[in-house]
Amino acid sequence: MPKETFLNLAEAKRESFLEAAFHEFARNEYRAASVSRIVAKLGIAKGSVYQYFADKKDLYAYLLELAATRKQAWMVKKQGASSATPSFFARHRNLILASVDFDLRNPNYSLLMVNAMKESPGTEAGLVVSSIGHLTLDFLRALVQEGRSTGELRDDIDELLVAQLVNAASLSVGSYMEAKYGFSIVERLGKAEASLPFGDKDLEKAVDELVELLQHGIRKPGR
Amino acid sequence: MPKETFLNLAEAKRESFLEAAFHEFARNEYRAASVSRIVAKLGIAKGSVYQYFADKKDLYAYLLELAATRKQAWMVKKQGASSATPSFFARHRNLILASVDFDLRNPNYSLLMVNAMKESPGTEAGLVVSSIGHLTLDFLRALVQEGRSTGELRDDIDELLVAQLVNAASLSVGSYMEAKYGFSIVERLGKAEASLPFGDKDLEKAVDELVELLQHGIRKPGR
Amino acid sequence: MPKETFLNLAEAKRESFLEAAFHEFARNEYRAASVSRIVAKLGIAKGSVYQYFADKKDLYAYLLELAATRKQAWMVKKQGASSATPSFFARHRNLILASVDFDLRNPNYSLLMVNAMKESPGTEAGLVVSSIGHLTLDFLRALVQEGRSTGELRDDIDELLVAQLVNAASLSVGSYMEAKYGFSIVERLGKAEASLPFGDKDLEKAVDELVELLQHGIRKPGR
Amino acid sequence: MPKETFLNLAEAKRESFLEAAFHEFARNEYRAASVSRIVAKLGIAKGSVYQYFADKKDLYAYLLELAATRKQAWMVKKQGASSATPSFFARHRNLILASVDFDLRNPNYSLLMVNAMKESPGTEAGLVVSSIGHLTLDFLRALVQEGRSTGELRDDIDELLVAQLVNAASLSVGSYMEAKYGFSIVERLGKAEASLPFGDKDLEKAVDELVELLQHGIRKPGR
DNA sequence: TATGAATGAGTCTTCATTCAT
DNA sequence: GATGAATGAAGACTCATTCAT
Repeated sequence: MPKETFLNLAEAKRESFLEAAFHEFARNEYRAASVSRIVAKLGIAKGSVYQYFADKKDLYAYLLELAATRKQAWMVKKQGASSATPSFFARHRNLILASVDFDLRNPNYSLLMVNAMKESPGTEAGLVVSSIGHLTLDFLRALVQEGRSTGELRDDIDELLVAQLVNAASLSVGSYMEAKYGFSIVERLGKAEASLPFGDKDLEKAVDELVELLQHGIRKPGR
Repeated sequence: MPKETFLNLAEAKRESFLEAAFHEFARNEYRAASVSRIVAKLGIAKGSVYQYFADKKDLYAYLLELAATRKQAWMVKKQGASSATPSFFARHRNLILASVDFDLRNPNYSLLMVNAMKESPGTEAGLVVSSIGHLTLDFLRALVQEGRSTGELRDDIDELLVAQLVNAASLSVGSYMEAKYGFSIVERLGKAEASLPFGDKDLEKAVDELVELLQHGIRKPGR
Repeated sequence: MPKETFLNLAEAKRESFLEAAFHEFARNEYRAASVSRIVAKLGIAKGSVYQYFADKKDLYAYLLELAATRKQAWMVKKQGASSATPSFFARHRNLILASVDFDLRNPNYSLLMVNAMKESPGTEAGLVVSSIGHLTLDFLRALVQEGRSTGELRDDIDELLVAQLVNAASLSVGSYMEAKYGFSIVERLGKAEASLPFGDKDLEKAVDELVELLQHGIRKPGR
Repeated sequence: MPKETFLNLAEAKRESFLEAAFHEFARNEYRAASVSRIVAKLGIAKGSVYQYFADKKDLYAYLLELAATRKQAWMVKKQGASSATPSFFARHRNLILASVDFDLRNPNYSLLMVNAMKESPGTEAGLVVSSIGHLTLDFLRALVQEGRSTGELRDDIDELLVAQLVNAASLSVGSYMEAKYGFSIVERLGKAEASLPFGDKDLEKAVDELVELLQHGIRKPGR
């Protein structure tokens, strides 16, 4: 929903604007985020923002949409890599992996969305977010339905509940890695591209274990 | 940390003050919450707030503490009801049940804490919160350790990951009920004591199913 | 101008109140001085102040009057000591000495008055002060007149100007001692009765030199 | 230290802003001076002040600097007029004259500085001022040193004390003129450019007499 | 198209003063 | 005579938004 003015901007300028905006909204929730700080950082006039976007909310909505779009693109690309349609669990594993990977690599985007989720529904910002909110869940729900129809997933439990659990599980990987390797995504924001304190293999292992837990449960077998 | 002045207040007045304050901080995160709105709603002088509390942060901290304390008291009471120390899963079920039950019955408290968890670390409000943050997870971790030592839980997966999953699962019940019964906890805030669109039995059923999923996994058995 | 209530107070209570009040007004000019801080320090109710005095201004005026009275009493006592009526210069020397001595020994009082002198005329506080303002000058003027009539002082220069100079000279001794001995009266306030970094003899010497300068001028003789 | 915004302002607007600000800070010491009053008088928005200056302190510091700079420029100009380097006393006379003249003609500036000197050290405003504080005295001290080395000034008295006396003497001219001609600098502030109740000659005469007193003392000669 | 000064509602906070108990 | 909760005006400051240039 940016104005034409913004889309006509030279790409370099447009991108540097977006970068500064993401920076601001990733670190501060909607109310606390400051348009003034964005323009100060960029050294442009305050009025410009309002020639690019209708208002703060409009800018915020665009950033959210952009983050979502870019993440989706990344997911599709990663998914495409895993050619044939494997089992539900294999696909789910890859989904989680791709998602967490993206978030860890793009803290500006993921923190923006985390902040977004927090926006109290009903507030200006919350309204913008709520639509995006159910997208993921709907997608997972469809995936679960498919898993059921192929007989991979148990069908004695409400499918919605399964989807919620699967969703919650995915979201917990990030905090798990933070806790396990003792770092903070938020704090990494300030630093210039500090590398993650673990390798790809470590992340894969965590995801595999999580999928294993989801598959077979946390109860010790044989009891 | 309220001042004497507040504690000396007539109970009715004190409670109505707290109610208004909870109302405000449940709907708005720290920065967005407005002291002015609280006093306007109560019809008292702005100065009064500062005779009760040192400042906005002080008030916020007190509300957090109060919500935590009251929830804890509720949990203890519910736990006490389930006499002997049963299996890990039974205890976990009861925990989730009590917790979700409290949150649904006291949206003011639970939303305050949800908002609190969101406070960006490093901000004024975030500092107040951070201490409370890891309490739940630490508690669950201890519970998981115990479950392992009694042989109920599998011990081939990182205990921290198990705790994270268990935690994430608990948190998902609320949204599950919202989605399933098509209502919104936040929106119920405004209304005077609207009853929940489901009975105790429904909630218990959901929790039981969730625990079942956690125990045995989502995979269809016999495959 | 305190109310009866204050005068009826037990002496100990009355004095401790005054001490706290002096403390506050010596360190802060009228506007910045805080009634709240006084009562907080004393641990009494805020309302009490308004049963002792009509308002802040009334309290302030009383403190000023008290400080002036007490200084005057001290001056009289010191003057009385120097029995017979000596020369103008001897008397002037003793006046300065007694005055500076009092100020250095009673920073609470003298700083109150210094603060008072600063109050912009026309303001609430300024009005209270202005009357006191001319007292000293009038006194000096009379002294100068006497010195002239006895033939001690030159009478070719406007008597008012002489009085002004004499007054200005007296006032400069304090800052001179501060600069020379590298200390600050204001800062001494906080410390518990720290002794002055110079002896009585040093102060007398300074005053003697000043009087000598006033008498014979700063020009090198014989030129 | 004003922001660009202020410097870019149309001169008329900038000057009227400064006038209002000087007006306010000349009549009220830092704490009592009110930004709100300034904008009310100017009929501009409160926010504007904060687009011109970082905060109240910043504005205050700028006013101080401006007053000091303008006075200094005036002094230099006046000093330049008195060609060759004459005797200490001639130079001192001219200094006093220029200084008092400036102060009487620019009460807004001089009262601001008088107010500034009063700021309690240690307070926000005091810190801003303290640096400027000793400048005059240091300057006079150097002057005195020079007078001694040329043999004009007596060297049997502490040079610092002489400087203090000289300083105190200069400062007393203003009040002398006020008392003698029965007017009040402060009260002239309100009125539009009211002329002084005495001529240049009168002022010169007063200064000359003062210098004479300083030179030869107040004692009647031949006794 | 870009600018950036102007706006003014809104923020938290302080404080002297009042008055019912 | 003492209390201390209530008051509300006033303070400095922030910020998204507008609009003339």
